[in-house]
Amino acid sequence: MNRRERYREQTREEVKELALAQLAEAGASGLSLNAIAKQMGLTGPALYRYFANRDALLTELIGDGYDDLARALAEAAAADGTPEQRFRATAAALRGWAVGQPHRYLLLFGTPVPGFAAPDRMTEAAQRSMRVLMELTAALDPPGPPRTPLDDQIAIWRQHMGVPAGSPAAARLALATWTRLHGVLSLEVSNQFQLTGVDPTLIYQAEVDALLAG
Amino acid sequence: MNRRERYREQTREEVKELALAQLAEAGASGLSLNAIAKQMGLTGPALYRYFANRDALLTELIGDGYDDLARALAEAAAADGTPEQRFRATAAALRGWAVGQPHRYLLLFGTPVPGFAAPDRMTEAAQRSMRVLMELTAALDPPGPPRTPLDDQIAIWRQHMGVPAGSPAAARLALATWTRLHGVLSLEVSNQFQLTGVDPTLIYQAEVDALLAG
DNA sequence: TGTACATCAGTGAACGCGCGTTCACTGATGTAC
DNA sequence: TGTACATCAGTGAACGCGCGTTCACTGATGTAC
Repeated sequence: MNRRERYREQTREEVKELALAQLAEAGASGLSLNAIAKQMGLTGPALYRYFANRDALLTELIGDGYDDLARALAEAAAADGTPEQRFRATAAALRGWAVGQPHRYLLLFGTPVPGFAAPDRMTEAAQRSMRVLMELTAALDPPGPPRTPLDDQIAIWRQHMGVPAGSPAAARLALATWTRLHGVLSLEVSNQFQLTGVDPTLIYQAEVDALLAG
Repeated sequence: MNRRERYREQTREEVKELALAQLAEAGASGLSLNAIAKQMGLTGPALYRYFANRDALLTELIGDGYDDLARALAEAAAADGTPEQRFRATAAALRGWAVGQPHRYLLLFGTPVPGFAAPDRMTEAAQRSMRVLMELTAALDPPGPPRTPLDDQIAIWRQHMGVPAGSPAAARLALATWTRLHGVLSLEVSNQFQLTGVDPTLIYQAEVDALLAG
């Protein structure tokens, strides 16, 4: 690894950091290569040595986001403890990730950036998080109500993702976990609870409890 | 009402319609007065007769959205039937509204428009929808588990909103209804289910059932 | 260790674009007598 | 019903802005002998 190559990596990282900061302030539409360059003490065209164009930078930010989230979830899920404890820890990790960097969560799961189709690499990265949830709920082994049409579809999807074990009930629970926790987080991160005076932590906790209670 | 005044109203409506169409295509950041004017066969500055500026137009779109959604929910909730039937009808109305005009749903509940604080008129309009849910769950009169800290906060909020009746359990159910259904809708409207092959209708239905099952 | 050449980082000028918004002005619509 | 004046809609020119992106060029860093 050259000095040049190290420098190059460092610069790319700095660009991404500033890009995320910009995202936090002005949303995905406020992402400006020129503005980032100015903040770094460079001129605009210089950044084209590091990213092909604005879209490439945005794509990389999103990809990094999925990777980082999946990593955080997998880490929490892999900790010691009963399945329930690991489930709770993973739910907490999800909230921590989302609330700690709301703009990033919104970049992945908020309003889609117009004219921006996710390439395969991303859908793969997104599924990695889902797989963590599926393995967790399989470990919980929830009681199984009768099979529904929804279960059939979920089963196909699960097979497609290559998740090994787990009952239909477990898969259903994983899906509910995702949609319910996202429901709370999405509203929290968009400040929709602010004027209600209700603490999002408690709402989130209540949903986690409800999921485990079946 | 003059011919002039009628014309004025018509023009304002046409501007708003085109603005919504533009929102659907390019997101909130793609809203351009000049582009709208061009589509109407006018020059840019002409629109300043109808809206003070771009922000004023956006504000009005959001306000209209809250109004329209609250109207749709209230209408469904006011239909004949048992409380459960009315609850189901209202949930269906919510989904119909969201899925029928995703950009509008995202405008209200998606990534917040940066630098855009909701004025009082809007928070009031937003609460109207929540009040409909609260009255519905009060009618359902769900069984009440022991009181939690969350219930205390919800109670304060409910009082603040001026919702008359309902147990803590009912209020809790209303909140869960909102966050869970939003969770599914938010993901559906952002096309996050697309590559799973799972039908969002069934997921939504399962959540409605779960809410009613307590 | 030194020299010759290739590679890469960054600059500055330039292009074309669309945006929001203001302003003085023309022509049409409404109102008062 | 007709005339005089006020109000309003829309135009076209203009301002300043920041954006993404290209291109030819300079100077520094690396590589091969």
